[in-house]
Amino acid sequence: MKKTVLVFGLLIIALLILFQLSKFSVLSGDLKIETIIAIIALVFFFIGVFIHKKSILNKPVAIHTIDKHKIEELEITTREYEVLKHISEGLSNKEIGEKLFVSESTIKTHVSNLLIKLNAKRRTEAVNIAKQLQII
Amino acid sequence: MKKTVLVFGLLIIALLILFQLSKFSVLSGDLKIETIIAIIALVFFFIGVFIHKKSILNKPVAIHTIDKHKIEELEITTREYEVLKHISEGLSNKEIGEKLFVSESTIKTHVSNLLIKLNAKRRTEAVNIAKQLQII
DNA sequence: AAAAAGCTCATACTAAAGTACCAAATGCCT
DNA sequence: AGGCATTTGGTACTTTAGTATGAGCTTTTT
Repeated sequence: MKKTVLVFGLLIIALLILFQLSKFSVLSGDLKIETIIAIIALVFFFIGVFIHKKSILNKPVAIHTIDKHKIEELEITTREYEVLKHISEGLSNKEIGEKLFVSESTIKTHVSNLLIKLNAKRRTEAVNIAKQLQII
Repeated sequence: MKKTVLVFGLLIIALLILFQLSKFSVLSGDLKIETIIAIIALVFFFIGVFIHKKSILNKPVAIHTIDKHKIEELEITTREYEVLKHISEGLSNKEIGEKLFVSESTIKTHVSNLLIKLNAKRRTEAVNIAKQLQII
């Protein structure tokens, strides 16, 4: 954060200098107006790129968009989806049951249905497939 | 791709117009040179941001850097790491054994060691922890 | 050379996970 | 009201997963 402030400060100073320089140059006729504008344009273009790059790096970048349409397509119910998410968190059937206040039997039923709908043999495979389908 | 070319073309045309306008304005004294420069700067700043955004979207964006240092820190061996990756792919112990040409017993040993080193109770939890630690 | 680390594998367990059925309660739709 | 999907949960069973322990073998380290 300190770094960002520093960078911005330096940029502003540099720009002020550029402004003054350009003004002076035009008045004295040393440089054409096109040249000045080209330089300014280039500098700000790269500043734009730089700033955006920084802002990207600070964000976690959620390219992780869940495909709700796919969930419906697979006919995964609300409850099953909840179970699926808890499986991906590494919980056991018993633990999931406790979290959702239902018996382990119920979770087993949900898991079995999930495996069929996701065409998986195991819960680990189900998680893998679900991630590839971008539904979790 | 066609879209990109179109956008670029329009941008170049817009800039040429800006150039001519600025030249004329300065000569006719309608606008101050600072104003022109400010406008140019702003426009190119956003162009920079826009272009960078586009270039990011086209890339797969591999923010997925595996922390090799962490793997060593946890004292996870080469073989154990191979097993870990296969677990995350959703394979069973038997299947992993077949892939690595060793017995299921061996895989079980590796898995048990992995669970201890990753402080996990189950393979699903191990995968989850490994992903959080960015080692897979 | 001896010790340590890594990989291998086996046996004998216990504990989860998963399958196959069946069945009941609830809520929703038309 | 009757049908349908969802959720719940039970029993009984098979299959994986995971633990504990011991042991042989190879490579690296001391």
